[in-house]
Amino acid sequence: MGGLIFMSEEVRVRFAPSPTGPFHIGGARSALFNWLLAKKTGGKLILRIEDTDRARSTKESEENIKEALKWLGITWDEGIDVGGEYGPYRQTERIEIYKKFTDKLLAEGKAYYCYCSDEELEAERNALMAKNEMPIYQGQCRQLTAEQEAKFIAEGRKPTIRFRTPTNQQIVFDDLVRGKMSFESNGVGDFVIVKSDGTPVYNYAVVLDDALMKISHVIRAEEHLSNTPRQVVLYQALELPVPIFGHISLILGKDRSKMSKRHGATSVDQYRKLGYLPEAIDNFLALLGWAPNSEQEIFSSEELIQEFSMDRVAKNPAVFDIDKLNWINAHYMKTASAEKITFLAIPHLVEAGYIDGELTAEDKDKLVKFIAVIQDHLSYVAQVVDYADIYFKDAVVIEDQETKDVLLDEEIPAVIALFKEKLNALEEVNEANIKPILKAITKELKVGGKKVFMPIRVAMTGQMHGPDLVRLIEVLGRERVIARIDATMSSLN
RNA sequence: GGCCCGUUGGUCAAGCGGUUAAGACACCGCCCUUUCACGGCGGCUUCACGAGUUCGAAUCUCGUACGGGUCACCA
Repeated sequence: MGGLIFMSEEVRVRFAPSPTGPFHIGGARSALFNWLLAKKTGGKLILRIEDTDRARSTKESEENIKEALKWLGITWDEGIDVGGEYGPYRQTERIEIYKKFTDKLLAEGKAYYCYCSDEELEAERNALMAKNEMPIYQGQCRQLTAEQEAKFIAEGRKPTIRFRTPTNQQIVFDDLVRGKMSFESNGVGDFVIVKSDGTPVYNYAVVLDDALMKISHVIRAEEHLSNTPRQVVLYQALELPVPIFGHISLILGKDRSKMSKRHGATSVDQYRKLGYLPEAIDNFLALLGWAPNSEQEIFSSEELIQEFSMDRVAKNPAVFDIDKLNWINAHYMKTASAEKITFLAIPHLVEAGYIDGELTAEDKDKLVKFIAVIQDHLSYVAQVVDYADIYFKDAVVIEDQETKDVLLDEEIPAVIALFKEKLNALEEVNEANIKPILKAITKELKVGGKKVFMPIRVAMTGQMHGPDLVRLIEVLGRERVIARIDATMSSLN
């Protein structure tokens, strides 16, 4: 019942971030759900910037949001940059529009000037809280006489404009994910709709914008649920159609509180920098608070659009599980081309000092081959540095005594000698040729595979574990392999 | 504190009055393998609690507890 989306009318959804800081992963999920709903229904996604907090809004943040959305493949049909017939799409550019409606509200007596100062309001709030009462505005400025008003103005007070909230009313609305919602208007109080500097407050601007932009469905995070009654009374006072709401639950950190910096990486940018792939982030975010009608876990964007539906969106909040993200990302890492992973890995290798930015075409080709060997071991690209020594560091350092012991067996010198001999005899060093010689060594020397593979691995890399040995030998090439082995073996004496 | 939302294993979750309560991640074990990883197989662990409605409740109702959101001239 709550999940009905009327297909007869065009679905117009929006994502309306405020550009006040790094683009949060929760914002990305809201954007994704809106985008999925738009795509699913053949509707439109509008990107609007809510920058009425002039002190905290920055251009950089806006750019960051746009870039992150593009990276995630979330495209918008109307809004900043692309335009549309309901613009402008940045709230600070719409001040004149809001003003018209404010004047009307004022003229109709549905709103009034309030001259109370911050200090007075805070004192009032504290007093009410102390008495365990609802900290709502008590309405001192509700019925000001002309004389009182003149006095305040003479004092130099800059008024805000408050909405005259109807008393003793039930404010009801339907929520796509939560069903019927009902609030007491007395719990809302007269709230500010225009700041003393003339800028509208969020709850007011959002109503006007959503109505004027003909938004049909407002899908947003649950933190806005308690704001919705305020918005509903405004729609009613303004005689504007109320959209359908859908409040999706929050993303929580490990300790079950709203995800914040102390829970680790929270911005889309941080995940991007660590080398998570956008398709993995989309896939993971979609599964946080939404479940498909199947057992499928891996979804392309197209499949997500196909399967998405608001009535499978969960009411309860979800804990952000980095392990699951890693698993999903690892899946996409495996299916990505080695070229792509290499491209993403280079900045990390540069930062860790393994390479400088300028690679010759030949070096790059070799690096791609190495990445192909370790690609399956990575959950995200930044982990490439954990494997970089194996490839870049010819001066082998033996990890620990246990590892060193591998080389101390009496058969080892013979194994190593024979390996070098056979490797040198090879016309071409490649996977297909290396395999047989290792096998031949076990036969000729009558030793187990472990006695062959392990010492070679340790002499080559200093480690007992690592990626496929045969492919590693091919990637490193004959000279480097032999040089490394010689150096390691002679260091033993 | 008022108002509002939520509660199925460690985590994501399916479930819509009758199921042996799916599946995935994580963890553990086994297999595969030169190692690690991948992959395959198996295991672990769940309906917050208490009443009620009903022949029958994870599913419906109420209460309690716990968690969260919100009450700004922030969004």
